[in-house]
Amino acid sequence: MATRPDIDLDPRAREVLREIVLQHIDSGEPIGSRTLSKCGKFQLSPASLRNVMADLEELGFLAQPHTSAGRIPTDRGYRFFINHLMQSRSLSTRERSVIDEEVSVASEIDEVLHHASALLSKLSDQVGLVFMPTLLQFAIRSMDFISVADNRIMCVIVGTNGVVVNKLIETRFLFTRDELEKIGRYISIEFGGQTLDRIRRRLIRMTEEERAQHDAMLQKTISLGIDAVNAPFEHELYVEGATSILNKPEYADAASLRKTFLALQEKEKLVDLLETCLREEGLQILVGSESDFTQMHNFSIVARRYGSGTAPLGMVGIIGPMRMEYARMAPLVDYLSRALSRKIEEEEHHGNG
Amino acid sequence: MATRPDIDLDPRAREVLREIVLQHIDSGEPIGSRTLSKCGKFQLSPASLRNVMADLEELGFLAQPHTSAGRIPTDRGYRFFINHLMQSRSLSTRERSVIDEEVSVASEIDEVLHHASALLSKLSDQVGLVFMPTLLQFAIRSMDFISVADNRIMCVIVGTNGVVVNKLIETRFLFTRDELEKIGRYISIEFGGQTLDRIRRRLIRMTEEERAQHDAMLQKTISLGIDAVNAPFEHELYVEGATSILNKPEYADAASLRKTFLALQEKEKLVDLLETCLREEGLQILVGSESDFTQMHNFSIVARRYGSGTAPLGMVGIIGPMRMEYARMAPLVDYLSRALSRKIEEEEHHGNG
DNA sequence: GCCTAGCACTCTCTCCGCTCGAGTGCTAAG
DNA sequence: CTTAGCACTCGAGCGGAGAGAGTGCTAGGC
Repeated sequence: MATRPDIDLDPRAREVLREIVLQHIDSGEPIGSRTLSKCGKFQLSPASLRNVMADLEELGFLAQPHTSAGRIPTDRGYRFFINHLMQSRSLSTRERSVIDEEVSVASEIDEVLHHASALLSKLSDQVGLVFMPTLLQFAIRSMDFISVADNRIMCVIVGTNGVVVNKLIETRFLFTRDELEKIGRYISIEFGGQTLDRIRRRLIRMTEEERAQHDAMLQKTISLGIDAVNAPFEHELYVEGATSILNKPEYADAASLRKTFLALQEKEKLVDLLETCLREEGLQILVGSESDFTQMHNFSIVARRYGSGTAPLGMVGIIGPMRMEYARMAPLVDYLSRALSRKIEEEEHHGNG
Repeated sequence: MATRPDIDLDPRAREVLREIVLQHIDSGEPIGSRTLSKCGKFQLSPASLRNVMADLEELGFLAQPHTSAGRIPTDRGYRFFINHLMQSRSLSTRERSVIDEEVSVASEIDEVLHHASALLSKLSDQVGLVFMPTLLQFAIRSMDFISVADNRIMCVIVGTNGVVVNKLIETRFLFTRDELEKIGRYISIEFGGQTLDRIRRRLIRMTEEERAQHDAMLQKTISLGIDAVNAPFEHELYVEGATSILNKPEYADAASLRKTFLALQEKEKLVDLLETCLREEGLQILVGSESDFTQMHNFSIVARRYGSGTAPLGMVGIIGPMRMEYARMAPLVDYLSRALSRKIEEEEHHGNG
């Protein structure tokens, strides 16, 4: 039955399903045959629509909360809607310009990403997500070291894509300001343009070379470099606009509000999920049952990868109740992720040129 | 009446008030005369207690939600309790050690502060606050400049107290790596140990000196220095553990949950409030009506300044419903703020020595 | 053969009135 | 000054009645 669930749905049933999904997304209420009949799109009586609806229910696209209620779409119903029935609404010029401005105005990529989740939340009225995974595969432009205290050094890594990462390192040796400056210069020149992962491997290999055994300064350089690259890069996940769920009727009661807020706290699970999504290229929509996380809380996620063509940097998207305006969310997330990617690519050329 | 509300309260009434506050903090329910009589601390019948309670109500320390309910403390009741009746419970050794460890383990002050709000939230089961105001009066140890893109420079300021601040500057001039290094060195040596505020004034004065007019390098240095000091220092306010309010019975219904979450979003108002508090020295407790913000939402705030003796750095504290265990919160906040201050002072000596 | 009117049925939601319990204030007696 | 007793008030909880929405089924019309 699940092998080809799409083809064997006649045009009328498709229209009915679409209308039910649209109306339910709009109102949040179960949709009954009478309501549907009166909407004007069908020249059918409630009784006929009931037959169609019964069929759709049997196929698993609709469900009834209780006997005498209307129908609401199931996860599968939403999925079919997204795949075959949805007509993405294009963004308003206002939305476009808000995004363009926000992205172009900010000077630093970090800053853009920081604001992106809040921006997305505001535009979508859902919870905005921005995920930046560990950056071991990102190419650096420079690496500098600044003494913070005797045995503590702050390492500032600037990526070719304009991303700036700060890491604090505890060191065994003491370094003078001069030494730190020299080491930074050496590493930036020697390893500029290479990925952190590669740099680490090269540094480790260097420890074995004879030259390094006898050159004290080189030894310190390698040691500091390895410390810098090894210091943990944290996953960063911004979850912004959690308060937007306060307005959603599906979370109207205190118990589900509670559950939902707690769920959004579980960042590790979200990180796992987004990390998997990172492998896929286009816009991704996860509906309810399609992942453990979304299933648990009747969430859906609309997300897309961003970053330069060569290397994806992370994910942006939104998370909200299954009943959301996919037709609006999809182009929104899509547009923002493309804007971010463009910004990052510009940065790369700019930084390298 | 409000001129000397404290003295004219006989010992018995004080005991009754204390007991009511304690029991109400514990249960969250209004306390009736019968309950009070049965608790064992008074050899009085409910009827007698009712008389005392009626007096306390007349004085504004107690209130009744409705005619046939018990009494709950008013803001004034809590205030009297805090000033005169409360016996601060000392921290458990476990709590002490958790705080000590968390503070001593972290290497960077920023990191400690970051975690402090979460730690406080965990230990108190309230919402943790950490506030760091703009740092114009903080003394620097060094200032370094790193090129991020052609006209964008990242400035890393290390304070004598170990605080590290990064600021991104857009510049008019282009700088080579060498120049940036020289400028950083010059500023660090010339201005190390001075406050940012002072540095700014000195830099501005220097622009007028004749020497600066003719020395191109000095001109660039001053320009970059001024940009660095002028770039906005943002107030930082961490609000952590908002989910803890999900468990509080006073926010059991969806409407007040909603209101409360939205209130905690209004960071500007909180910043204003904490900034005022920053002037006062010891532990501060704000109950309900005592500030616009706390009044609005039946919040109370327990907070204390932290920082080295010479200059306060910011505020730490908790925010929660008026009905909170003040006797436990007070020493908790007090201890943490002292631990933070100690850490910061150590850092200062370390950094300077 | 598909569509539709009609009907009986089911289920939820809301309102209403009832009772019960807790707590109060007042009064009068110890 | 304390306490027992009493009448009163108010809110929470329970259950039944009724309205409303929606369904499935069946029989008749095009």
